[in-house]
Amino acid sequence: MSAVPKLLCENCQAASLCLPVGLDQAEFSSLDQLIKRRIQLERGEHLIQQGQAFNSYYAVREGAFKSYTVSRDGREQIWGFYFVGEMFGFVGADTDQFPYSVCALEPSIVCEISFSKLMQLTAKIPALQKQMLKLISHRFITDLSTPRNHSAEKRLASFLLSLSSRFKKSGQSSVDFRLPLTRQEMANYLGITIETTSRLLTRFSSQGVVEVRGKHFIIHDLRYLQKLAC
Amino acid sequence: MSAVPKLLCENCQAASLCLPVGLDQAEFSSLDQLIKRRIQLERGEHLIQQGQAFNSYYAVREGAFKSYTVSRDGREQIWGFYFVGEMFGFVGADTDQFPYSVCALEPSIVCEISFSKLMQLTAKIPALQKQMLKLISHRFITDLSTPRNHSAEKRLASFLLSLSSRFKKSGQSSVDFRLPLTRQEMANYLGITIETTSRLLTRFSSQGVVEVRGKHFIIHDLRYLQKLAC
DNA sequence: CGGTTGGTTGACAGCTGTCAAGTCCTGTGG
DNA sequence: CCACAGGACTTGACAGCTGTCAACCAACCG
Repeated sequence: MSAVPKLLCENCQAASLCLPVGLDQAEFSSLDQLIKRRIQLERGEHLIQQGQAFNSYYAVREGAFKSYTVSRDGREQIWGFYFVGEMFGFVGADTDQFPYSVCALEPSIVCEISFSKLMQLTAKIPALQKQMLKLISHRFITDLSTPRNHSAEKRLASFLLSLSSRFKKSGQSSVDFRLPLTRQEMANYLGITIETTSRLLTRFSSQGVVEVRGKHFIIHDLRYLQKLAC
Repeated sequence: MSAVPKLLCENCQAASLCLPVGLDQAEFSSLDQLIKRRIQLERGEHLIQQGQAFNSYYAVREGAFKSYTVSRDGREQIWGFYFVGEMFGFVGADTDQFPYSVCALEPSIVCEISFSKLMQLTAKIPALQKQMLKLISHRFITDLSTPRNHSAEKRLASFLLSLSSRFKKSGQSSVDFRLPLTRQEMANYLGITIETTSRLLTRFSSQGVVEVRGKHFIIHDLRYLQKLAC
């Protein structure tokens, strides 16, 4: 976990997904004031520990993260995954503590955004306030639209589709991507076991729907997944 | 769906849960400017239709609501329930349309809060902005902490506990309440079938954990539910 | 080379969904 | 007040999906 000082919002490839959307040039430039620091993390390194004081939001500049809590009996419960251009940490506002831990899934860089400064700036720039709320509500929809309902197959299909559209947004391929999650992490998030996950991926693979080679996924039949996910 | 003009935030029993928290007297008084109108609805009456333009948040003054979408094959998918003192509609900010429909579960009154006016006022009153974000993130946690994971029994236990603490917040009993949901709605929200729901409630009942008489619930053994929910 | 971790596959039990029947509750109309 | 219809809810039987347990394979690393 080390600081990376020289990056600017202006040069960020994810700017079109992040807070700058809808800002004019002057407003855009003022954004870098918000950034406390840019932080580089290795795979598995923690950015946030559950219960830590909430002072910042975070935006993923490179890499990927997961948020999770650990229940009393020691089981991990994953809340969400965050990829390039996505933000997290909103939920800290509730109790001024982060309700979950967050760690990097691969070598990553995040921008740490001062909550208090963001509040000051949103009060001055309506477009920034609107964009912040858009990001929050978008996140809400992303996390909640993963169906609690339905069979394991439908959940997995739905998850793959969600990933597909998120990767597309960030400029990557929507049908050919590397997913930096273990089967355990996918399964945990979906509320199924790794065995079921593995079996389903094998089935999708043998049906020609999705080509799976380790963490590399190639979706051959988006339609079919959509029909499954309904 | 009819207007109810004479209610004021000052006289609202749910004020301690809603936007006024943290405001001084003058700020508190200014809140009523935000309220476009108070709306009275009958059971089953719709407040929001999916796709409708987003201009407002809503706060439940009396009664209860559910939000839901309808999938292509005609199935209802419930997103959340909203009780006295809880707000909804945040997610409309994402695309300027509401992504779900909302209807009353019993005779209810909501306050319709102008989004644009709220934005203006939060820019002037930092405490209001903070409280708005607190409410949003609290809602986030409420909806996401319902475990996707785990068995039907754990989900139901967890749901009952969540309801218990929400009712307690709004000044009602945390162990003796009327739940204005059909089994179908509970089951749908939890991602299980009505039969399983019914069976589990019967089991809880015969174990003496929860006394169930129709929509009337009396929780006799909170500890046990907590142990189940983990 | 052996240990560790992640992933796949098989066997099997049990939970949950499906289908079906029956009961309870409520509102309506006589 | 009663009879009735319709919906909500409960219960049973059973199949099948999913979790559990276990074995095995592959990749990685010291």
